[in-house]
Amino acid sequence: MTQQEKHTEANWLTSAGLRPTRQRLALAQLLIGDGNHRHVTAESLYEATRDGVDKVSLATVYNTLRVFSDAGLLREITVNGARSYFDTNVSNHPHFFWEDTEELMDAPDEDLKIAQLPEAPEGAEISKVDVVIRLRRS
Amino acid sequence: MTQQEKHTEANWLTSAGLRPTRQRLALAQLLIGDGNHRHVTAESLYEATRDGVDKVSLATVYNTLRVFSDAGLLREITVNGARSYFDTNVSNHPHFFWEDTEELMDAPDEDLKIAQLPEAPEGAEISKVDVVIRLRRS
DNA sequence: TTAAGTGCAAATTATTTGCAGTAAG
DNA sequence: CTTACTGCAAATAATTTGCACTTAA
Repeated sequence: MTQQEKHTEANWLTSAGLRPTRQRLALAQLLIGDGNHRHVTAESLYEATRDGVDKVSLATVYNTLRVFSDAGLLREITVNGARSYFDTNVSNHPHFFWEDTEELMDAPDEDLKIAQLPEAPEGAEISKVDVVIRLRRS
Repeated sequence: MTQQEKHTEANWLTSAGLRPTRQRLALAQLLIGDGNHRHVTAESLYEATRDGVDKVSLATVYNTLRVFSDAGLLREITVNGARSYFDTNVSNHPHFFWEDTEELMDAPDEDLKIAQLPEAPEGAEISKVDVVIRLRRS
C-alpha cells in the first residue's frame, strides 16, 4: 500500500466524519484498496483480514460495517434472510444473486431500464429501490 | 368458515401435494381464507393463530411456511436481514417496504414498467426478480 | 399400518451489546 | 486528557433440528 493509497482510504473515512483508526484503515483497504467495487459479508471481510497483517476482531468488523453503512460509505443489500451483504457501490443499481452459492454481484446498470416506477404513497418518499435478479444455475 | 371455504383451503394444499392436516388448514385459513393477498412473518402468523380455536406451535408455523414456500404456495420476500416475509401472491410483483414500521405491502403492479432487464449470465437463468421500494415517512 | 406431520426444548447462526481497556484528536 | 473505538465474552433474535408422539391415508 503506497502513501497515496493510504491517503485515499483515510480520506474516505474522514470525509464521512469517521476517525481513521488502524482497524478502519485495514478494512477500508480491503474494501476500496484496489479501486474496484466489492460485495462483502461480515464473515467474508473478517476472513480477508485474517490473511493480512492488521487483524480486526469479528465484532469490530460487524460494528464497522454498520458504522460505514450509516455514514453512507457502504450500501447494505438484503438478499438473503440470514446474512447481510455490503456493497462499496452506494448508487442505485441492480444485482445478480446466485441462489446456489449465495454470491452477490453487480448486474450491468445500463441494461436495466425502468420506464415507470410506482410512486410513493401519501406521506412517504422513496428511500431506495432494490432490484435483485435471482439466478439459478441452468 | 363455510364448507365451501374449507374445501378451497384443502384444495390449495392437496393441489400442491401437501396433506391437509388440522394445523395446515388453520394456517391456510388465515392466509387465504378471505381471498385477499397477505404478507406475513412467522411471528405475525403465529400471533394470529393464538386468537383462533386451532392452536399451532411456533416451530410448526416456521416449518409450515417453509413447506408452503417450497411447494410454491407462498413466495418468500427478503427485505430485512432479520425477519423473513411470506406473500400469498406468488407472481412477480413489486413491493413497498416501510422502513420505520418494517411493514411490507404490495406496490401497484401496473405502475412498474421495466423496459429492459439485464439478461442472465451464461449458464444461468432468472429464477425471480425482486423489486423492493423502500419508503421513508416524510 | 406406516410414512408424514407436529410440538417441545435444545441447538444453530448471524448479529448486537456491555464493559474494561486503548488510542485518536 | 477526554471521548470515541476496540475486543472479548455474553446476550439476543430468528430460525432450524432431534426426537418421541400423533395423525392422515
